[in-house]
Amino acid sequence: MKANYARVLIDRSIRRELDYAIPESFAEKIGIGSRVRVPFRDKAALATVVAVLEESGASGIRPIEALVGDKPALSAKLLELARWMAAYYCCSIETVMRSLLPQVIRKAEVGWKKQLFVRRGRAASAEEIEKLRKRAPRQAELLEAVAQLHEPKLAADLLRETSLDNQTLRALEKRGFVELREEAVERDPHADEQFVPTTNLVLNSEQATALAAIEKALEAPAKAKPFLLHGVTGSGKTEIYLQAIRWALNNGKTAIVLVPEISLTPQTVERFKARFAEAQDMVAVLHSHLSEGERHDEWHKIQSGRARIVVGARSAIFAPLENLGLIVVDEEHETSYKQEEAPRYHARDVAVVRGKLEGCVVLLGTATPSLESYFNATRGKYQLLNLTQRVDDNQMPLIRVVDLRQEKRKAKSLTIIGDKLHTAIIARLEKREQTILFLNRRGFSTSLLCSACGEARECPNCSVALTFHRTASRLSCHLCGHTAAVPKKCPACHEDALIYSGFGTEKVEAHVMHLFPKAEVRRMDADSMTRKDAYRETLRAFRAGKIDILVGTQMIAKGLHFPNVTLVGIINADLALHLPDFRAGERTFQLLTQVAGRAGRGETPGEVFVQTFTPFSPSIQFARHHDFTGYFEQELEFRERCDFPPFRHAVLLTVRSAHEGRAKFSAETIARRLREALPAEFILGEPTPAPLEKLQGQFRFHILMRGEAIVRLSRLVRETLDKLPMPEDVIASVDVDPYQLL
DNA sequence: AGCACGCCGACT
DNA sequence: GTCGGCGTGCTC
Repeated sequence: MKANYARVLIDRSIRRELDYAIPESFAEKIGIGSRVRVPFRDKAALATVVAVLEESGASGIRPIEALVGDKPALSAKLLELARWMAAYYCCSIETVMRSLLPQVIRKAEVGWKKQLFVRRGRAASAEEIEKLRKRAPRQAELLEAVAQLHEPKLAADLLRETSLDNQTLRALEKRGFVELREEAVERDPHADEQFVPTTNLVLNSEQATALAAIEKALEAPAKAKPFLLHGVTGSGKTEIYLQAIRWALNNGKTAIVLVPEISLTPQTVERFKARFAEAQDMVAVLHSHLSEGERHDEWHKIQSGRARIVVGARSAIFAPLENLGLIVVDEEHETSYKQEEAPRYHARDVAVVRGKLEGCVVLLGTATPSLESYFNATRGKYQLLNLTQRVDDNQMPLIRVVDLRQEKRKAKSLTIIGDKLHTAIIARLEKREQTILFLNRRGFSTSLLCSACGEARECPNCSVALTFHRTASRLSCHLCGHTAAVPKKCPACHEDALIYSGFGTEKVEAHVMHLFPKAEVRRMDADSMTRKDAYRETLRAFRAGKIDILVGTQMIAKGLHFPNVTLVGIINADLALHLPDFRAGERTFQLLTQVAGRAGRGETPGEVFVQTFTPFSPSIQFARHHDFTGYFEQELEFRERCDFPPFRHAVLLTVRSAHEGRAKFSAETIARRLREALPAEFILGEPTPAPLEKLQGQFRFHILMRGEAIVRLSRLVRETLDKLPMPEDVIASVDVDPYQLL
């Protein structure tokens, strides 16, 4: 076949593929996945080649202007994955491409050798420096680093070394203190740090059995099912990943490791880099905190074949590795694998599909499998591997449930730390062991009520109460970020009768400091961790034993490994349980198990206190006995009875508008059309106001659909929406396999 | 996504 | 008679 024409996908969303003529000059180099510049209307546009043709039926064909990069940016398999995603997740392929090719790669026209360099700008006067120190300390810090430069330096390196961000740099540029310039660069291979190589750890028998099964699959990946590695907290899953990756590498294959964004800490990365330290560029890292330059570098390191292992968050599943042998999804139950904007994909599910397309082994690991994965394992779609023992024979923590109803009767006021937890903390302080207190809610008081008229201070943009933050001394909305001053009198009835109710981490911290004045208490949540290195710094202090009690939110629930933590207190286990969401129970179970898993990772066994008003709820009781199977069985029964996932897929259609009436009307119209379009095998719900009816100033209505043949349902929904144009101020979005039903 | 084409109300 | 409203349709 002669490569005369290329069918391309323009980066803009034009919902059509167009044909262009391939000029002789680069006919040899063009192929599926190549990036090209094409004339589009009166301008040039960037596009991706999706097919090479001998003939084209189109009229008015124009030639491709230029080839961007000398190697296709994407393999045929990744393109196939993109097509599957568009069909499954009910979105255009262009939308998928936006996630598949990083922004830097899409816009980079030619020069992947061009890098941003920093050099000194005009000298800052002493006055200016003083002013900067006061008003913009981060800029001052960066300026100090820049002042020491004698020659231009790579911006990405400078920012990495100072742990500062691009914004800060740009601000300095605006003030003229630094000059930024794109320059061609020869990468310095010694710029990266050196890692001390580590070797395989000895596996216990369960680990060895699991690894043997994985290695067997790696030998014959074509017929291997994805693995679900269910290992209790502290059972040594990461070591299995490392050894499986080593196997893949030794056999000329490559590997992707997905981790939740939150656990993509330097420690995690270091563990992989150290194990595979034999070559400088062996491990590439992709996550959202990379600067554009860094992301660009890492991506090309992968595309050029230098990097053979990719460790990254969600979008790393699209890493352009060739000869893929293994995909690991760590903490597969994590909700952060689900992208909450289009394309609304779930990286774990995309991983399974990519594994199938590439013919490679997929390994899903977790201490608390998602119901979907567990279900797939019981149905034989995944192969289950169990690790029931902690490494070094560490004991699972002892979980005690504290009935807050009784505590409340004893003490007249609201209980934050019950008697039993109080006693346990004292014991830890005496033994110089550490305590983690977990509460899934930021702020000081959760609402500011008027005792005269009963009004709570609500967010003007969202249908939630504002939270009082004492440090900032303001009310704030956790959904849209709106903040307001604290009123002295009730704005509704003008009575001086405002009372604070409910509590968050800020109040827990204050309360604990009051109870244990001699203890070193630190809080770790989104409010106290605004500085970029605060997180790392706090963890370092905690590890060094400089903190006795760590109070925190979700942030401290994930993957932290501190041997000296022997007590975990869950201040209120009910918070996640009563959300109007069918996954509330599952989330609670996972959260309790994960948080409890932070205790007793050293030689001393851990103890966990779970404070709750509903001590007999299944999520709490099963978590207490570390009874995963029991929990899954009863939860599955509930899901089956209600036709919920994993028995049926859910598709959530959200219609939103700043205008309540128009949102409602559009939702009703869409629902009517869907009723006509969907066959009886699909369950179609009524349009209802979303549980969070108003969010960021928009009124939202939901239509929930359920069914098994998701690709068919997606297509029908897409067709229905396409035939029904929305008014400009109304937006309809579709979420397949949604995680957030709020 | 943009941008042009085209068909109906308030101005010179 | 003209300017301009934004509904509809096309882009190789």
